[in-house]
Amino acid sequence: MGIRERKKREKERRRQQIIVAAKRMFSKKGFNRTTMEDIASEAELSPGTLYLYFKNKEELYASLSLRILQYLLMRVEHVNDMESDDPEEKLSALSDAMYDIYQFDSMTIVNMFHLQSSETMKNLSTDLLKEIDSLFRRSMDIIAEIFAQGSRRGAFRDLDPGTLADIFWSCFSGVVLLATSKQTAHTDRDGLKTRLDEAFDIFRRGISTPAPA
Amino acid sequence: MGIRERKKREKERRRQQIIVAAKRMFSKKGFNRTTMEDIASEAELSPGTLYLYFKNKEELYASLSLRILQYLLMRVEHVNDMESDDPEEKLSALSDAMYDIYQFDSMTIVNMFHLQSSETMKNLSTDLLKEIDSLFRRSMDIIAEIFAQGSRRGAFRDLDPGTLADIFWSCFSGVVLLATSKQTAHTDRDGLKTRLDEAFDIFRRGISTPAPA
Amino acid sequence: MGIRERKKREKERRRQQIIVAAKRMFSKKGFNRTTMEDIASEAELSPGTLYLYFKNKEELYASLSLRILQYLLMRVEHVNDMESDDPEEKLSALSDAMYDIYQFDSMTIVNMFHLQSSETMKNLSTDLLKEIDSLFRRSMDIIAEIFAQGSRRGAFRDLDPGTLADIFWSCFSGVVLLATSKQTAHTDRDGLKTRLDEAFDIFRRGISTPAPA
Amino acid sequence: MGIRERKKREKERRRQQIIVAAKRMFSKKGFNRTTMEDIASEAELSPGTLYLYFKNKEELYASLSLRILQYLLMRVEHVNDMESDDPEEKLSALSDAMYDIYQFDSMTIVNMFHLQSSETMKNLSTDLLKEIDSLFRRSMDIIAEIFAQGSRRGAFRDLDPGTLADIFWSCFSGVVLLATSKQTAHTDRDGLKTRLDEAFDIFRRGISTPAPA
DNA sequence: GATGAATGAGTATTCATTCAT
DNA sequence: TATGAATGAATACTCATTCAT
Repeated sequence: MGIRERKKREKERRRQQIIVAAKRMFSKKGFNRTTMEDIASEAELSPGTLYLYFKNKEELYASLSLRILQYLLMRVEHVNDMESDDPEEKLSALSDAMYDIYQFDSMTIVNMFHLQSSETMKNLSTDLLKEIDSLFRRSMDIIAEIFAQGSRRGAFRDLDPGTLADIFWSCFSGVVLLATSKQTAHTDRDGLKTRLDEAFDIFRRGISTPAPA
Repeated sequence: MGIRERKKREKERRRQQIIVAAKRMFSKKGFNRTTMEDIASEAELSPGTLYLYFKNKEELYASLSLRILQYLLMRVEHVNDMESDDPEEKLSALSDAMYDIYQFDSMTIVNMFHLQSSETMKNLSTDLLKEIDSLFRRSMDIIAEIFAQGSRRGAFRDLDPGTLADIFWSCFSGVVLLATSKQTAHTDRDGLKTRLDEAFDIFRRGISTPAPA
Repeated sequence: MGIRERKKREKERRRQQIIVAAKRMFSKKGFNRTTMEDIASEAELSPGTLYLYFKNKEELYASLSLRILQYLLMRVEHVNDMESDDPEEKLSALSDAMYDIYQFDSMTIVNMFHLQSSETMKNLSTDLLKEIDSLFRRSMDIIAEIFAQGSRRGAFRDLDPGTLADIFWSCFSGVVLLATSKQTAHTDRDGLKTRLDEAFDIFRRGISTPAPA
Repeated sequence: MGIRERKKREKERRRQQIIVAAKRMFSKKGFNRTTMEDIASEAELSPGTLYLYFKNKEELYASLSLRILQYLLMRVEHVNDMESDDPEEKLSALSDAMYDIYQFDSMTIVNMFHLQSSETMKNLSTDLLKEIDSLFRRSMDIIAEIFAQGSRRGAFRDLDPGTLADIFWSCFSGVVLLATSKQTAHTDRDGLKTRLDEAFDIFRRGISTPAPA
């Protein structure tokens, strides 16, 4: 058992080793221009080995999303579990969490937006897709729950929490995308935090009950 | 003159013929999986002909964005030129315009979001990039101007119009992206109009001056 | 007749126009990398027109050789017709002629050496090949005749004149080739004249009757 | 160690396998008309494999020259190392060596002459170019040394040995070229040995000290 | 004759993936 | 498990040549 355990850990370590290398290379050169050989040599492994841990290039790529989605879930769960009764405080914590998520792995999160409807991802195993989907869905459900709480506490207008969760996420992804894009618009990439705060502030006001008389 | 004119028109027609075919194929199979041969045969032309009108596959792809950006610009200009003095009405018209823009060519608009920071687009001529950038920037400036007007009329809180334009666009792209993505979240792709309306409504409330006591 | 004559001249002028443009482009970019379009635009004609004057790219290329072979023939005939009775003087004139021929169109002459056994030239019409062959053969025959004269006058050892002509030509082409090649060996490209003189001098001594006792 | 050694040898064997196939195909169809696929199937390998051993088609082509230049160097070194004191004997051995070199791989040697100033060879790595250049240069230096010895022994007129080496090589390449060319002139391709002997004989006489009284 | 837009065959090269060791 | 040599399918792009005008 001890031995089996050790092997399992060893195996997990390899996986991480590969994932780290993959992230580095994908960040540097993008999906198409990164070769499996690039990743292998970055991970100081041989190309063949990669296939012992990941079905193919796309699964390896998608696995990066997994990590960030796990982080997303953890963070929103954490916010939801906050003891505070103040909806505004929770929303504020949620906003901060979103920025942390971006910081955690900006390249992957941006790619995640891109990937979803992408042609590239045709070869993903249903298992992986399900897992990705499930993680995202659970996170959104929790965000919805946070909004539902706020509504129940009378802080927010009575809107569908699922809708709010979606729009909240849309604000996040839209702002990140615009900031990341090459078209500078009025957004400065370095001012992402400010821009997110501004956007979330407008969102918060937009869903708040009108100023009580 | 007549002959030169006719040739010019003929040439433009060919371009459109190619663009239409390209859009169809890219929509169906995505950028990577669409071959130039696919497009050529869809357009009932030979592969070589494509290169008489577009430098390479990427320029052809990017050219699709041009059309939608031209449409975007036209629509926001139109909203800006509205005679109405009512900021809310203008904002509402702007929101409708955004949805029309999505409808006009949903595949391309989604790709446009993807493209910006993409590795794929390395071979674009600076001219094309500049044109894309310029069109987008002008549109954003006009949107900013609309918000500036609203602020001057006292309808909106005193926020930087550029910021508002960015966030408005972010909402739009974020909602579209989420709706388009395979992860359905709580958004239904077919309910995009509703979802956009909801998002824009929250946005409008968020930037409105608080209900006067 | 006058009109037909004028047309004929006009036609010949076009041919020359094309040949000049072709030579310029082939010199600049080599055979493979020069496109018919390059030549056409250099000649300020359209690509299609080139094919009214030359069967294909290779014939156009080969036609350049024709000019230099005509020049070669003219020069060796001129040497052969010299009134001088002195074989050494004739040989010296012949040597000078060879250098002039190189000067006349160095690019084409070097290519001519290359071309002969080349795969490129598969599409030449038999007529053109025959004409090239005939011009070269006649030139070599005349060179042989010059050596024959020298032998009859007792200036040269009794060697087969055809052989001498071949070896003389070989010296010429070998020296030019080495000088033109990127491997500098001991030959300096700019010292071609000197090197040719040295080579021809050795040749002359080599075929001379031994100094009488 | 044994295993590494074996791998190295195996690798070298593959290289040779490819080179042999390449030579065969290039001989048969020339550079342009030979496809990498041709070579691959001749070598009973897949196209991709070729690129594991050679950077591109041109490097593969140029690599053929390497072998013959190595052989050239070996042969001229051998002549230089001959114990004989007789310059004429050495020159004769050198002449024979040249013919052997031609026999060793006639197609490649002819191409080598063509290649030097060729447009085709734009993608050669500097390393390969340097190696080709170095081998050729060293061979020419040794030939020059042979002539220098002859001069010191009083067998040859006092001429610059480098010059002699160049002219000697020029004779060789010129004769080979003429014999190989399609224009038969007076040279018969099958009589190349005779023609080379005749040419080298003239050369030898041309550089010899005048017949002693 | 002249044009030049259209053609479409032709190919070097890449790289995800496999499998014998 | 790990390797890494070998695979071979897949494709953007070029350009000599044609032909309707």
